[in-house]
Amino acid sequence: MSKGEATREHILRQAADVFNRLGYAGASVSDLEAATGLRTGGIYRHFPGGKEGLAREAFRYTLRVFDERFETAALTLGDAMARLKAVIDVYRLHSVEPPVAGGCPVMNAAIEHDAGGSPELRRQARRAMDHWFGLVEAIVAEGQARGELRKRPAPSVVASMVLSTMEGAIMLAGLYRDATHVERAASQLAVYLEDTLQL
Amino acid sequence: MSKGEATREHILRQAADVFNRLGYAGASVSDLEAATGLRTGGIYRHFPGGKEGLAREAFRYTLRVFDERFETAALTLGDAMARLKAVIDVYRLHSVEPPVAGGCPVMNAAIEHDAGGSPELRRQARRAMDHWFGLVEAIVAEGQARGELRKRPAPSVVASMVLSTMEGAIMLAGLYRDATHVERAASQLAVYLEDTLQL
Amino acid sequence: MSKGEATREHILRQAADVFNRLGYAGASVSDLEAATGLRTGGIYRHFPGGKEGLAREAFRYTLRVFDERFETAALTLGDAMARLKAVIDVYRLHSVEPPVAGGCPVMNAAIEHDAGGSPELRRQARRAMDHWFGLVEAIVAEGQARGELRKRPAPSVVASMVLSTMEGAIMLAGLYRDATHVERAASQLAVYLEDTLQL
Amino acid sequence: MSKGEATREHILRQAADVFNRLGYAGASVSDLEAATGLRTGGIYRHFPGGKEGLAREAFRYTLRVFDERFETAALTLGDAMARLKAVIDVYRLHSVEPPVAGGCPVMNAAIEHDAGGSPELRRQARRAMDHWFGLVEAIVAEGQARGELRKRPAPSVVASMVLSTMEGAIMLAGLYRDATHVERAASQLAVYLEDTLQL
DNA sequence: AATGAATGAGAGTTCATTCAT
DNA sequence: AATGAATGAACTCTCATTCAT
Repeated sequence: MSKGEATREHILRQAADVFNRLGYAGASVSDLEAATGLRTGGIYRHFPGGKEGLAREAFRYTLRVFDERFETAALTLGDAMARLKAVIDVYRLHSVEPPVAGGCPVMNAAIEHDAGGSPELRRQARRAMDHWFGLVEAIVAEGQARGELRKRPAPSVVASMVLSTMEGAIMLAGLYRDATHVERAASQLAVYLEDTLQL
Repeated sequence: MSKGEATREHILRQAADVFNRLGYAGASVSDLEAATGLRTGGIYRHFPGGKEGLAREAFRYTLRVFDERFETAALTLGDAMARLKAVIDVYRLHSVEPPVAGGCPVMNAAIEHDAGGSPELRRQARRAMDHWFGLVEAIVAEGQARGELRKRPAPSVVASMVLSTMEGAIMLAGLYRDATHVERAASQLAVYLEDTLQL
Repeated sequence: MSKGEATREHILRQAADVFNRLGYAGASVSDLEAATGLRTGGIYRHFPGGKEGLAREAFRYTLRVFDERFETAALTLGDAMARLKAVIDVYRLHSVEPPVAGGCPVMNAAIEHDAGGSPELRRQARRAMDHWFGLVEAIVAEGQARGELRKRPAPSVVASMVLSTMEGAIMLAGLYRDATHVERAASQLAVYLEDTLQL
Repeated sequence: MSKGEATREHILRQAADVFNRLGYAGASVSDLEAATGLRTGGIYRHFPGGKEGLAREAFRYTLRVFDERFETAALTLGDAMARLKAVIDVYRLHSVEPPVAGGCPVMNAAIEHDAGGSPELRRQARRAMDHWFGLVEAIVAEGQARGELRKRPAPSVVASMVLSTMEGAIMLAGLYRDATHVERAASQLAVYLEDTLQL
């Protein structure tokens, strides 16, 4: 990796952190300067798209980390129920060992770019959530197809429930700076899944 | 109501909307000018505390509306289960007839003021969530005391579950601009409550 | 005096004080509101010329008070030397019992309206100083004509010296909030006058 | 000197002039833009302390120039009387060749920051005057110790007299835009010093 | 006679961005 | 490859003034 590439990577990593903590609008270019140890000129050389372009790439970078965790969970050995619980555990893990500080990037983007903000980042957030949604749906559908789970409710319904609950729990944990909410939601969500989907 | 009071009320209402849609930092004073039809001077006359002061009052105003809906639900006639479902219905109603556009103000504040932002607004958001949390806990505790509900899980655990799920659902609905997620979460949450708490 | 006239007088008196303390630019209309107990509308009714017009009249008002003290001194019984000392005493009195707080209005105006500021106020300040200058010159000229004082130096030279010294002393007293400087200057100026003009 | 240092120096010089002419409150940032040929951003880059910080440095800069003149005078060859006259000459020179336009910076600050204004600038002004005062006192004290001057009056009294007279004269010269007043005050002050202190 | 309501201009400041070096 | 210098637009806020009541 050349020096330039290394610097680019460095900027990206720091920016991912800064943007997820402070938000796209909340993070100033001088925050990025402070975090990277570079001056604006240096940053712009590697990211000609400016703050917006860097934010896009940094967001993608952040999502990649989250995606990996989700995918690993979705590919866990075991039956569908075990894999659903592994997905829940991704959120539990997030609340104690977040790969990037500042909460769930998708939720952050969903909130920040709801009305104002960058449509592109909104789109990216949606795509990421689509992906996670698809993973959960697939686990349920597969479980149902294999006869491991009851046929009802529909996979999409379960996915909505799982992601809603855990995303909301992450938010509450952030608001109160107290991971207990995630633990409670995780345990009750497991109860729900067992009561509802277990044969 | 004097003209001044009417104007103040008008500003407050518009500001509540603008701040909830664009966020505290995202909303500029000129957004407020556009929304109110007043010039800065006119706004500052009624809110000498400036943007920060206005945001505080607007936030309080918004929360009042939400609080009323929650309290009405919590005081619904019927047993504990009926009242829990009424609370869920507050979220369902919100997703189709939001009293203020821009999603749940508490979640918005929780996200925006997580790292940066105004500590005061963060505090207000926490207080509001405390209140809602307390309402749900009280319904469960009362239901358990009256023998309408099973003794387990603890009221606080149920409250975490209910609020996490519905808050998360509101976020998803906002992200996808699709209230379906709220409907799904609401229905599954009802299933959960019945399976878990119904005697 | 009608109510209107009384109010006008009241505004003028308060404004004279406020302007002399805070300066023309430094005094805001809300300072005037606070001092007068009136709202802008009330002030503008009596002074359609606005802040500038009011400042002009207030300045004139202030100068009238100072003029009276100087004129009384200049008309003191006794010979020329006694009357010169009476003029000096006007400054000494000013430093302990200022008729208007905030230092010498002419010096204030001279400083504030040197480059920026109102040309009109500058003109008024000059006129006032002309007047005081004339009074001192007249005393000296008369004393010389009557044979009470030496023929040299010329009256205008003495006037420059007297006014320079005492104005400067007032400034130093203000800077240090210590009237000692006025006392010292007054005593040494008296020494100068006796050494120079006494036959 | 790097380009940045040169620009900083340039800003400082222009700001010293602008502030001394228009006063701290009277000078707007756009006056500084006009004087420096830079836009606000450029100015703030070199003076992060903003208007206040720049004013402080500019004031210090101005005072340095004045201090140098005074110190040179105080160190003039010759006896005490010659050195006192050299101090007076500083004022005479100022009235015809001011190093910074707009009159004596200390007097300006004393007037402007008497009631409102910046306490820090007031403090700086006092310190500068302390310095000048000390110089005059020292000359007199030394002259008296060496037997070049009469023992009376006390050095501090002479210093008050000298500085009062010359500061006042500068003010009158500014008010009338006529240096004659300074010449007159200077000549009469010399007369006073000779009559009073010469053995 | 005086207030309450509102405006428009301008204040000081920050920030994303560009470009010469 | 990166910095230092500078810009222009936008920001929040204050102030003198006007006018309907």
